[in-house]
Amino acid sequence: MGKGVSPAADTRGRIVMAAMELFWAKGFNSTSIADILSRTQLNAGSLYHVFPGKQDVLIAVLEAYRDGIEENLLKPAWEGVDDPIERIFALLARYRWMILETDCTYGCPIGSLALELHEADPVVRDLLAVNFANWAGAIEQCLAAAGDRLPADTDRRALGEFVLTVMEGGVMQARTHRDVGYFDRGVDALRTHFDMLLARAARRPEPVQGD
Amino acid sequence: MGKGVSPAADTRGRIVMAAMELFWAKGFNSTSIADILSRTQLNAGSLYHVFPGKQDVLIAVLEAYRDGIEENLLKPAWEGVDDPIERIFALLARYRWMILETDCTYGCPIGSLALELHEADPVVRDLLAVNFANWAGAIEQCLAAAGDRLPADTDRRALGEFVLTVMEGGVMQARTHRDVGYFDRGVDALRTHFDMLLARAARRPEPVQGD
DNA sequence: GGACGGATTGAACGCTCATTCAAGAACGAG
DNA sequence: CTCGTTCTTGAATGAGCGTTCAATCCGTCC
Repeated sequence: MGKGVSPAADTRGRIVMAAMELFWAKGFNSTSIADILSRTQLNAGSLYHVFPGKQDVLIAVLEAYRDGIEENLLKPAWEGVDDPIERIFALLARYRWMILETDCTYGCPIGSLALELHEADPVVRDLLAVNFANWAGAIEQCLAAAGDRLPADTDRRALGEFVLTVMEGGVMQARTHRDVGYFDRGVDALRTHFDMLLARAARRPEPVQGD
Repeated sequence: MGKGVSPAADTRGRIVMAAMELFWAKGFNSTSIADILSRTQLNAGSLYHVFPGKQDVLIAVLEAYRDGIEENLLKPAWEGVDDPIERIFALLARYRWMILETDCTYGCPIGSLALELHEADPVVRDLLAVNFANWAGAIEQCLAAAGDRLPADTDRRALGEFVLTVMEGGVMQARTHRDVGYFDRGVDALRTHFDMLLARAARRPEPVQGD
């Protein structure tokens, strides 16, 4: 055993990691196979030995995002944050950090790909949708954990999607204007939204039967 | 006089119109010059007689969006709608209609281009930013017209940007899932947001001095 | 009618890209 | 060592792209 990875599996991993970074930085269409090869120090044949074509690299990348959301995104963002509502904003803060770290060129990798690949084939589109759904689902779980701090009639699934909507829209504007302020103001508005919801729930606590 | 357009101006107009549709439907990079030529029934030389290169076609398209927002977007959307808050939702309804009309493949043309053109040159980026700013500015004017129906401390500029954020994020999710529901639920959440703001303002009308 | 310049034609060019493949290296099993 | 399989090499291929340009057309004014 030891490092019991077949050479092909290692090659595959290196390609996926390089492609993740490149697709994120340059987009799918603007990333050439040659880009991936030069970054991984591989030759065309090795890549095509592992993947049938470029699109299959994309699929592997989207699967990696799907399978790594817990470990690579949520866990680090929620380190030391226990309050479920604050976890939502901690996740958004992590995106803010990424925007700053990349001089406002950051875009959510999934969001960028989703808009770039208009006529994507069904496999790709499903993977994009699953990634979105998992993200919104993570928020939904936070909202569920918030219990009756939210109004009882709150659609937690829809509110989770709304958080994703605000994140994607904010990232998009921040990047276009090259100014985090646009992201910040979106998050502020979302905070106001939550404050108003929490205040409403506090005002009329649990609508008991016969309220 | 009569149809006093020089041939070049006519050619230019046809190219811009065709490019508008193609960039919207296929994106900038995926639209070839040949696509534009076949749709306009022109030859390469005619296009390059009017435009130095492909990027200049993009610039002309973005200028057309910028100059036509009032006539082509706001005026039709606001036909017969006078209430400033309802105008906001009338505009969103128009986007919903476009989503449906295109079987959920619609993406806001500006938003799509903004995400596709990561490393756009400054001229292009500025035009994208101006288009966003004008859109948000139109909403801001609605909010200003709403006067004290909104809480006095409401940042109307930021709220205008927030509406744009929700629109773009909603369009993106609706398209990825091929389901308008995602857009609708975002608009619903925004409606809730406005309802809560309006209710708050109604509860404490104008915070008079010494409140 | 003649001449001039704006406008058009469409083949050709050079480049990048995804993909292929024959040849060979590496490695484990017997 | 030897066979067989897996994996790698890297040049070649062919399609598609944005762009160029010499030749040609055509409307206008003298």
